[in-house]
Amino acid sequence: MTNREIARIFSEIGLMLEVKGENVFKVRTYERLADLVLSLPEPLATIRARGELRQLQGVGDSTAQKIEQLLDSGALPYYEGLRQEFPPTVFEFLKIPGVGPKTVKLLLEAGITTVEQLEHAAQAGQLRTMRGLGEKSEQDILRGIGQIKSFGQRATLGVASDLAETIVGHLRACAPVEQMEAAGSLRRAKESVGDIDILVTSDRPEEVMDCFVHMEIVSEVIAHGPTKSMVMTTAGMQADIRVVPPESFGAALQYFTGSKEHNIKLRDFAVRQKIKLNEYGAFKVTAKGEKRLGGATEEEMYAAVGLPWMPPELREDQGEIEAAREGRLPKLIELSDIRGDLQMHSTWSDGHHTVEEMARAAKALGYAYIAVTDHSPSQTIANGVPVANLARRLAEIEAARKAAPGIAILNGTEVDIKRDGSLDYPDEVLAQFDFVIASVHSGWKMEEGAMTARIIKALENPWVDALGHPTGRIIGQREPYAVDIDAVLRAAAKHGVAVEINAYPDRLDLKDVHARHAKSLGVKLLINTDAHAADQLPLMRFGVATARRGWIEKGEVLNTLTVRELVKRLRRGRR
DNA sequence: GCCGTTTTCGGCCCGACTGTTTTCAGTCG
Repeated sequence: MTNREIARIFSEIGLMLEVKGENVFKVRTYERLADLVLSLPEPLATIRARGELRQLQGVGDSTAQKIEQLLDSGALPYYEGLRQEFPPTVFEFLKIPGVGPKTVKLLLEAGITTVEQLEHAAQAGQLRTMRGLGEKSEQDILRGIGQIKSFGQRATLGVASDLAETIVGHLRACAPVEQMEAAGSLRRAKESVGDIDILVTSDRPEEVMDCFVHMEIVSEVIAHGPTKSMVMTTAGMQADIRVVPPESFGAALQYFTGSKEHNIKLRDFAVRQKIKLNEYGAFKVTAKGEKRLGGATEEEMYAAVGLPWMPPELREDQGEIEAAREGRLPKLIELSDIRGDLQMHSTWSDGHHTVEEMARAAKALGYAYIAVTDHSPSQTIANGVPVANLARRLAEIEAARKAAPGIAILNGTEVDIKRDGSLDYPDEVLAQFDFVIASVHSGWKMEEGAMTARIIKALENPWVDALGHPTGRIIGQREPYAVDIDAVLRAAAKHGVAVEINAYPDRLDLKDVHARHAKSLGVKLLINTDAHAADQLPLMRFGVATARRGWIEKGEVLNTLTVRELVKRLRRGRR
């Protein structure tokens, strides 16, 4: 059973217990357990085999036993017992905005068990007869159902980022804003973002609100108050804005950046010091009352509880508060540390721009080098380069080196890993490149053992310098292929192969927790855009953000090196 | 159900907003 399946079961247990009206802390235990399992870099079965299940923060005797049952039999009587008590649609009810566990309980008791029935009952005005629900609740529920039908999806980091930039640009142009920042999961650079949260300071909040709700991209105004407004955008994402006083900007930014789990742990840590943290500031609680400690900046908030400021990407309750206490927060990699991009495509395969155009665009970003990594021949759909064309391609690269001086252009390839683990160019051809990154582009549905063996075999080839987009996922569209990522990373460490964090925002592959696991195994990383056009080169920032979420430091990423150092550190450079 | 710089028992983050209410419950972030 996969971690994802186990996490879903615990999450559903939490939801069902909540509807039942169980102790909220028991509910939270299961919710947190589900989050924990999702964030693990390796299968629970592996952890269990090492006998370390109980050492996971939040796993006790009861839940450890349930995990073992699931791993052994794939079934959990406790879970199945709960499922008997509810119609299968209970989870769909809870997805409706404005509908929580209490309302679900009420609905079920009234015999409403499907979303269709709920919709009909609301339209017929039958809900208002129930105690606790009124006419407004009916409208809210109908709107919530409509919202789920039309949108309901989280956006990729790239889409959310563009939308936030549009909003911020618009506000700067039409409203008297002073400080302004997008908070929430976007600021933490999560791979998917549910809504946009903008925080602003201004001495004329009403004008900011007016400007916000009248943006062209607004499709519906959900709320329009003096200091807080909410809109639905034409992109299908909700955007919220709040104006806060300058002395509370840091407090609000910290608060609305989250994550929820980070804030819970931080406040718990504060309470132990008799300090209260909220979105207005940090306060020392004494017998005489409260004394304000700060709140204008995030630094003041963390300093109030004796901690250093920490980057938003770390705020996931993955050990960052403990690390901060002990003074061992990582010094995270920055975008400005990146000196080159080692995966991109030119017109020789499926890219839109020539080698020279890509080189000039990269140079404009301040890079010292690039590798142009066109596809290998079996990628016919992507116009992979046959061996016969490689000499002419090399000639063009050499011409580009002369035409675009000041940036090193490595002659690279993104070679296909075939189903049997062999590579799509023979070794003597691979030897002629300056840089080889190997990737899987076919046979997604292979069984896990075979896929793992396939990739590891490719890593054993002495001409492979790096592994590209290691799990093949496309966020929200294609699941990662079944692969034992831990075994792959160990093989990469053994053979000295670098592993890519693909920065393309629909991929972000390795993902954050896998990057962190790679770091723990001593694997060297590359952050590459996989650009198919010059204007995609700036997507690098999403790869860097993902690396930061994985606690990655500059020294662990090879494309922070100078070209001279890089060439020595690549696998072929060490031969 | 978990956990321990108060604790093996008694806690478990904090506040705003909304709607349905006569003082609060439910939901959300």
